[in-house]
Formats: sequence, structure tokens, C-alpha cells
Amino acid sequence: MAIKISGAELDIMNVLWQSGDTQAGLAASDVHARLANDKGWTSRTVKTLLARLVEKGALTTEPDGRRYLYKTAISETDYKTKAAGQFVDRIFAGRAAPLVAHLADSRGLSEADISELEKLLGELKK
Amino acid sequence: MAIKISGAELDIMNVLWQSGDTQAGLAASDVHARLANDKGWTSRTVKTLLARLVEKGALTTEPDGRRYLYKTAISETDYKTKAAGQFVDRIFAGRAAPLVAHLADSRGLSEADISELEKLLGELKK
DNA sequence: TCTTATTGACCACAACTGTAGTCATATGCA
DNA sequence: TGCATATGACTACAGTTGTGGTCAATAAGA
Repeated sequence: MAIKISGAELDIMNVLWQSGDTQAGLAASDVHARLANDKGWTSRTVKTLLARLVEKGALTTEPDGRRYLYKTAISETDYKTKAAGQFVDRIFAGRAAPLVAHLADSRGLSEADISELEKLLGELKK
Repeated sequence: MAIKISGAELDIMNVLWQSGDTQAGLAASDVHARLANDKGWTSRTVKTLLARLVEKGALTTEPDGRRYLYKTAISETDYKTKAAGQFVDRIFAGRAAPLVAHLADSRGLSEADISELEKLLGELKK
């Protein structure tokens, strides 16, 4: 039921989620261009990943002349919320605090993170 | 360099980490017994996973008569810290706060979690 | 002592992943 | 108008993962 998105596929999804303002969707070449720096993928690799995501139902396509425009079919928030839940269940037995403690330990939290967390806790306590 | 531990393998590691008090290590049958409820695995599945973990260097074995006793070779804290870091990098672009917000949103944090997080934040601010 | 259960070694196998190649078609520039 | 290029469809292929079977040796109980 929950769509499984693998690591490489998630990189693709992130590109599409982040360009959500582009209402029309992105072509495969656009996605490829935005990933060209970080990942060394060829355009074919990108296309394979796009095809797999369409097959899984994570993306939809819309013909645009000779090519497709890809748009996300699942919500970023939904997906990430579920992923976060599964992750803490798996690694930290469902407890959020140890997760944050580990993060704080290994990399330090930014000022912004800390104040954001404080605000969040304030709201949760209400 | 970092040892990759898959989902099912992690379940095995958790058993061994949690019984860390048992200095001698656990036999395959012990591990199987402790997972029998949650997972429906056969003993062979457990043994395959143990063998893979040994091969990867995540576990060490010690002969105990006709069988092996398995012990963890990597630290739970190290592993989980790295895993948490990779996870937030991948899903939340390295930011802890959105992660916690998502968790809070989807499942609610326990009282214990909240107060633990508060304490943690207090320390971080010093 | 003979049988049965346990254990490790080795093997199987399909689905998923990362990473791409080939091919035919469509298309835009020279 | 013809050729280089972009694009989608299909194919490939090895490594990982989940899940478990076979087999031979051995240990332990009847």
C-alpha cells in the first residue's frame, strides 16, 4: 500500500517536489539537468528511475509533444512523515528523543534547529 | 567502510545489542527464540542473516562446542548515530527539527519524549 | 546403540536497486 | 531536405535483500 521509494528514486522525487511551483511538471531532461552536479547519472539512468516511479504510482506523466512531463503523485509531507515514523520505529524503537540526541551528538544542531525545536515543544505541551 | 545493515539484519542486531549483558554472546537458536514472536522467521532465515552479518563484519563468532555464539562487533551507538545522520540528510536535508515535527505530527510524542527533548535542548543551549 | 533433533555450510530464487546500453522514432538545425 | 540529437520503450546485469531449502555431521535422548 505504501509506495516504496528507494534511495536513488528519492533523489528524483526531491527534485520534483522542490520544483513544485512549476505547475506543468518537469521533463526527464530537466530532472537530469538538476541532478547532473550532485549525481553523475546519465540521462538514461534518470529515465529509468522516472519510469520506475511512474510504475509505482509515485509520479504521473502528461504528454507534452514528443515527451512527457513528470509530476509527483504523492505528497512530500505524507511520504516523509511516514518515512520518519518507520525510521524511528526501526532504529530507535519509536522514540524520538534518542534520535535527536544522536543527531545532536554526531553533528550538532544548528541554532535554528534548536529554537525551532523549542517552539515545537512549547506547542506540544499545550 | 561503513557497514551496511539491511532491515532484517537490523532486527538481528537489535536482539544482540539488547542482550549485551550476556557477555558470552547468543547462539543462533537464542536469537531465533527472541524473534519468534515478532517475526515469523524460520531458524534458517535467522542463520542466514547471522551469517551475512558475520561476513559483513558486524558480528563475531566464538565456537561453543558444536555451535557458535554470536556477539556484536560494532557499537550500537556508533551505528545508530550514523544511521540517523544519513537518514536526516537523505530525507530532511540534514535538519532535525522538521523530522521531529513530522514525528510529532504523525504519532504524537510521549510525555517522556517531550521532557527528554526539553532537557536535551537545555543542555545544548549551554 | 540407534534414532532424532540441532547446527553450520552451502545453495536457491525472486524482487528490488543502481546503473546503464540499444533501438526506433521524432525533431530541429544546417 | 537530410543528418545529428533527444526521447521513450525495452533490455541488461550484477549486487542486495528477504526468505527459506538441502545436506552432512554431531549430539543427545530412548
